[in-house]
Amino acid sequence: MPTAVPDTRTRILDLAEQLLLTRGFNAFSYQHIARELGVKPAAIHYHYPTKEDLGTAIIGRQRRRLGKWRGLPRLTELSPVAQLDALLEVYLTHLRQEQRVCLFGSLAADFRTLPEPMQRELRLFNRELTAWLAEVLTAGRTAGALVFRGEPVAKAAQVLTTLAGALQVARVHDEHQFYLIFDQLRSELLPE
Amino acid sequence: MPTAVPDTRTRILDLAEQLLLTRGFNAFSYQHIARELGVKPAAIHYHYPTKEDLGTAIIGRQRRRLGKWRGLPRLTELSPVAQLDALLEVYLTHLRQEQRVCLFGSLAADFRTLPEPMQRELRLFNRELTAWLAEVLTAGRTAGALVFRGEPVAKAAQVLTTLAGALQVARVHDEHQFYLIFDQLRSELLPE
DNA sequence: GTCTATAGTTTGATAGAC
DNA sequence: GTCTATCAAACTATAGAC
Repeated sequence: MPTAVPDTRTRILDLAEQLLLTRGFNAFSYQHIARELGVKPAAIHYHYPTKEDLGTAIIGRQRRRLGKWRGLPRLTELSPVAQLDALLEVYLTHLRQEQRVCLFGSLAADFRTLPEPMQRELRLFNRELTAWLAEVLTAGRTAGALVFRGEPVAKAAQVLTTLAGALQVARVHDEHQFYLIFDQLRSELLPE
Repeated sequence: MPTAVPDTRTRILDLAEQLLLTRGFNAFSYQHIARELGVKPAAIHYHYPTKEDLGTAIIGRQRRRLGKWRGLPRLTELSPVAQLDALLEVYLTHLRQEQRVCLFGSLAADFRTLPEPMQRELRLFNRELTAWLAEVLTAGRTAGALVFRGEPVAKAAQVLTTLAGALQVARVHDEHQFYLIFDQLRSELLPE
């Protein structure tokens, strides 16, 4: 593991991620990043040779983040409801940051135009996230703290899909529409 | 009302809509349409001067379709549950047509890069659809045929969001994932 | 090791041919 | 009225300067 990541590499990745989540993969270019960094577009290619490399790196980093996050004692020690709320907090944070959608919601519509490595990485990311949520839902239902019908995996997929969609709705309309869906979702999971 | 729409105009609109729903707005070009029609890209500009015009026309047509559909006696005479199923059938049709997402799900991620007329038209489309579904849900709950918590408008927004998201999930993973979410959603709306 | 000059495509759009 | 030749700008990417 490198002790000191070259700062420019990380700055590029941060900017690219921001652009991806606010504009979409096919609507940002190396020029956008270069201008912000005060550098020529070609300079970006030194750090990330192709846009495919850049896109794959963004998803890969989020996958690694998710992997670490899942394992944090500060998270795993929480009750299932609190773990669910920790997840919901992530989506609220996205909403507050210039109406970002989530990674999945940003890439799904353009999916068929994405390079294959990006497709593969996104599938893995979503699968891992769904699996984690399914575990939380299972534990929550067993403890009587969460209520829902059917299989935990199906419910997990539904919840994540709704959250991704809710961020998209917020972008098209406004925050209020997001909270409407968000509160509806949460209230249905908690016992009356 | 024109009795005979010039065929080329409609063919262009059909192709553009297909491309929009399968690739996304920023990932299709006049060249895609022109090649399919056996004509030069510039020819498209005669019928739709700018891409903004073309995009707005696609959404406008779907709005008009929705307006007519809502008013069809064959639909309005149905029970609320049957009306809901008629809506769900639309999403199933999208799924079967080369993994198309719905109009909203296609444009939401790219929303901030869209010309304003397209943004306005999409907001109207989504508002009208949500209002209609809210009415159906209200009638269904009154009749005891549908069950859900909270306000019908909130539930309507949640349902549409989930459906839009489910089509995106199908694209990233497969049909099975769509049906998982779809069945979960439907079963939660029907009395046990 | 890091960046710039530059190339080769593709884009959306205009002017003008038929 | 319909389409083509052509353009200017933006795109991703390579080769080479410092």
